[in-house]
Amino acid sequence: MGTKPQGSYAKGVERRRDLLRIAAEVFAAEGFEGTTLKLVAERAGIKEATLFHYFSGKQDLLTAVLADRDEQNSTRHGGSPGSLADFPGIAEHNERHPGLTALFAVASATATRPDHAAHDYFRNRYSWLLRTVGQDIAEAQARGEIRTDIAPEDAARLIVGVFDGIQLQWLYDPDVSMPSALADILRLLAVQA
Amino acid sequence: MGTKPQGSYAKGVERRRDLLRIAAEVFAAEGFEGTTLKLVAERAGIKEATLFHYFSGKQDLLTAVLADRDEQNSTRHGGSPGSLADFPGIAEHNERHPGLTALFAVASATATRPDHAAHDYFRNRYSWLLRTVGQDIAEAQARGEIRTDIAPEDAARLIVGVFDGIQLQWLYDPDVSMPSALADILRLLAVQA
DNA sequence: GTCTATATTAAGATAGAC
DNA sequence: GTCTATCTTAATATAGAC
Repeated sequence: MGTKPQGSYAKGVERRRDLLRIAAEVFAAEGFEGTTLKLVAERAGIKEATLFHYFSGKQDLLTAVLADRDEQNSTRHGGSPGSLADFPGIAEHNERHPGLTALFAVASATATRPDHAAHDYFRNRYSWLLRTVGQDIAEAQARGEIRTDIAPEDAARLIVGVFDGIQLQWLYDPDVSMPSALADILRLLAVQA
Repeated sequence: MGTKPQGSYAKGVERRRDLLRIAAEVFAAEGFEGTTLKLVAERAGIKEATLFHYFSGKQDLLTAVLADRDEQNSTRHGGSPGSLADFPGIAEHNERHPGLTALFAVASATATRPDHAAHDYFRNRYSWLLRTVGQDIAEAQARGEIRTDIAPEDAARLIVGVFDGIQLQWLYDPDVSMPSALADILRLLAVQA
């Protein structure tokens, strides 16, 4: 299962990067279901069969695109992603990329089925994200900045939940401000003056 | 567009009800993409073409199933659904129906595309839900039960966001308690003793 | 009982996945 | 190129109104 073993020739590495970028654009514009591998191959100037050399199928390509974007988002911010302080910035970034944001939203919901290619990816992602945010919360509690009448892991679930839930509302109504909603939940969690 | 005009013969009305129930079961078990209309028709003991007499297509069938379940959820509770007090009960109910919950989660994300058959359905649903919850919040604020340092409509967005976001986390990890998370966000919103 | 609306089906066109 | 799923067309059977 998963991405095929990576060749080491420079041309192959570059082509793979190209394919990830192009696939991300096409998925973002047409949606996952609306995309055909033929179209991705055409845009990349290769045959469909060549695509199958790099990715074992459509779902595998999707998973690779998601992981790649995640990694880019991480390195764009200092290097400690998922840190609580980065959330508003990530939300702002997402507002500027509606296609990719929708892709993530759809993928994270469809991949809840255990047989989906990206299932493990998202499960690990949530596990790591909740742990990281939970640690941030615990530290902020120790500093007396965040209320202690809620467990750190429960607060982390709320914050991540608001992030995903508001994103959905924003996709239906772009007037919604995702950074504001994140600021709201953080304010509710803050120790009262 | 949308569901075909409803016939008036008793047989047709009953068959349509049957189809909605069976389609809900199959969608919940196999997922929307994993379901074939042939299978739904077989389970109902009719030919595929007959299905098209009642629903104009697969997406239309999905929309009808979602709306029908929504209506049933509404009538199951006294009659004022979407009321804040019903949320924990609805969350508990959803925990007992993972397949349908996943169906809703996937559909609400995929229908963010304006050309999706269920787009208007979900947009209206969120609009109505946020308005209803917002009114509940405003009333609770007037009674001095909920903090007034957040606007009612913003608080409503947070609550609905937590509902959807936690649902996603629960689909990846059934140990998550959706009612607890709802209780947590309501506690953060409550006026401190 | 006849007539119209509705329900059902057979056969096949189209399109997308692999 | 082959196969499978969605959807059309057009013709037949049945339900219910008068």
